[in-house]
Amino acid sequence: MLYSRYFIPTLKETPSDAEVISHQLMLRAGMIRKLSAGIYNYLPLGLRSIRKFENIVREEMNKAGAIEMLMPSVQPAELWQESGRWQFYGKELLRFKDRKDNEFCMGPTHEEVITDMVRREIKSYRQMPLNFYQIQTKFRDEIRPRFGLMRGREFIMKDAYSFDVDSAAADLSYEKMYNAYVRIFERCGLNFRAVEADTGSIGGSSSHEFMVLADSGEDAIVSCDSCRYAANVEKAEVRPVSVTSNAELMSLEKKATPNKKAIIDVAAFLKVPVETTIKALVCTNGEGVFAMALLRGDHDLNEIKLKNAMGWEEIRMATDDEILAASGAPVGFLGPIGVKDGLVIIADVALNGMSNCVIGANETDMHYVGANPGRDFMIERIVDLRNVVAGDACPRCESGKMEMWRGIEVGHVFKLGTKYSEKLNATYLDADGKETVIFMGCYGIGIGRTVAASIEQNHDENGIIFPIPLAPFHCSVVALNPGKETGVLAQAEEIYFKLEKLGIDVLFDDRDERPGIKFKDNDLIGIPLRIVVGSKGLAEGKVELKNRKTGDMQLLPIDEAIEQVRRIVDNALVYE
RNA sequence: CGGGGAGUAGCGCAGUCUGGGAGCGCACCUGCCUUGGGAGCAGGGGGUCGCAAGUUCGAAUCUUGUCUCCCCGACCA
Repeated sequence: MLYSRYFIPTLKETPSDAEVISHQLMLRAGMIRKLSAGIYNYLPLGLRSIRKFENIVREEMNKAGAIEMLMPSVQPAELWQESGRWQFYGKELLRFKDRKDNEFCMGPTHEEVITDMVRREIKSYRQMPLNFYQIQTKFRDEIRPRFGLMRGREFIMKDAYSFDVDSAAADLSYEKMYNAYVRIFERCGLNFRAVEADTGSIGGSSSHEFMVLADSGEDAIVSCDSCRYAANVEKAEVRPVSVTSNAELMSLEKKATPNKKAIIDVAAFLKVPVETTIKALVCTNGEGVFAMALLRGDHDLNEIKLKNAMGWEEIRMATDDEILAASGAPVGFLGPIGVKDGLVIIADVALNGMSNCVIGANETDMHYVGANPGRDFMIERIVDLRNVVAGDACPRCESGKMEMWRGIEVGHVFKLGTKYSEKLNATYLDADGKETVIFMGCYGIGIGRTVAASIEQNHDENGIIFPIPLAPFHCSVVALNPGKETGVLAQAEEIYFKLEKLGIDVLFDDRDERPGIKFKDNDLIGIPLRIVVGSKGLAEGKVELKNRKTGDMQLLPIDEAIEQVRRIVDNALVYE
């Protein structure tokens, strides 16, 4: 590719609305431009990287036995009504009507469409297992799009859907996809973790997220430092502790705690460790059902665990007014003792073995001390409700401690079971001629997000440092002063042709610009290898080869430089 | 959705409080000069100041409305 005939509008200054490094660099490198909130143009350079990644995904999906197809991005409401998600998906689902007033949506995901296709076409157990995938543009009307391609509203996604005769077969399909995902992200040279995850609005029985580790990640994940357990904190289990306290039970006593609402302030005011306090949080499913969650004062409620424990579809913190109505007590002084009937009391496992606690007295400016679960108040259920924190004991092995990371979710695999196939009546006849519901799985990869995540992990003060598999070009050839030094231009062009002939993606910087501009641009856009052709080196028959990542620079005879580039690129692209 | 902030040239911004000339840096165009890390000099083009209404002799500036964008907020009891 001739730089002078290509289109790479680089920016010297960082646009003010770009927060994270990948967003800033993708704008500055001329890879993307914003069209509207969360909606981007993919400029030629950005598209090249995206295509590189897509092809890696394609290769691995095909290798794993998945079959590529393409579904429409506009979907009829009927299918969503049939699955029930027309109601549940909420405002993220962009809905609209056609000229005949029929309702449609922009597809945020394609379980309904693929299941509809499969139920029409698949009749026999002989036709399975099947796994269809597509690489396609999705639309989710996010509350707050941000960070460029990391959380856009319109985005490119690879989604795959597996169909199997039973649960065991579906598990196999799931495992194949899981392994394919590991290969995909390893091939890109990403530092990632596969973690257990909540299934969210997609539903299903179990799932893993593939998380690229980065401080800018929107998810918190934990992993064990001695075994393989790793999970999103939304999902991460707490190791149950059974402490039997021998402490003598104090008597229950009410104490004034004027204006001390936050549990930390209460503990400080009463001069007790915060670990001996219990806080009460009221949540609702938004449909008039309220639950009071009891947690140790220094622990954080995990809303998803509470939601799942209650069997709710939605969850949110109750408002102050709702709390007063449901519990009869003011916010800041809530407690289970003497609370209104009809409120479910559900406690975190940490309350097991706690005694002589401080807890809200359901009265303005009052807390109890010496409160004891079982004696002073009843708990209907004790479940795991809190967030794991760094240093917690591993729930799976004896010696491990949990470590915390921030991660960018680039892939997610789900076991769906029969959730969609039942709703949409996707069945087949088994060997006995009996009608049976199909078992499904679904598997997503954020294409643009992965490229962005790769930039989060690979950059320096001069710009992007693309790993070779994702680089828009493997190598650049920079001709110094081509306007004047025609011998340089001719020689550089020859190198460019030779490299292209070897199958290397080359960007030939033939622009009549000052060297500084060319070096800065080449660094910014992150081309992994650079050959500089200048008159000085050429006098000795040599050119300079520089490695963007390591900074290594060497003067080499022309053919040797070409050979080195070929070898480095080939080595980076093989994966077994 | 709540709170905060911002819309002035392609990008980054000043000017708005205190109404009267639309500006600065980068980018862009022309010429000279320069050529191994975003040079220099000279000249030049480009903006209905987000949109609408109002106040005023006069509005980027004041008032009202509206649209868009950005940031913060889901552990606070």
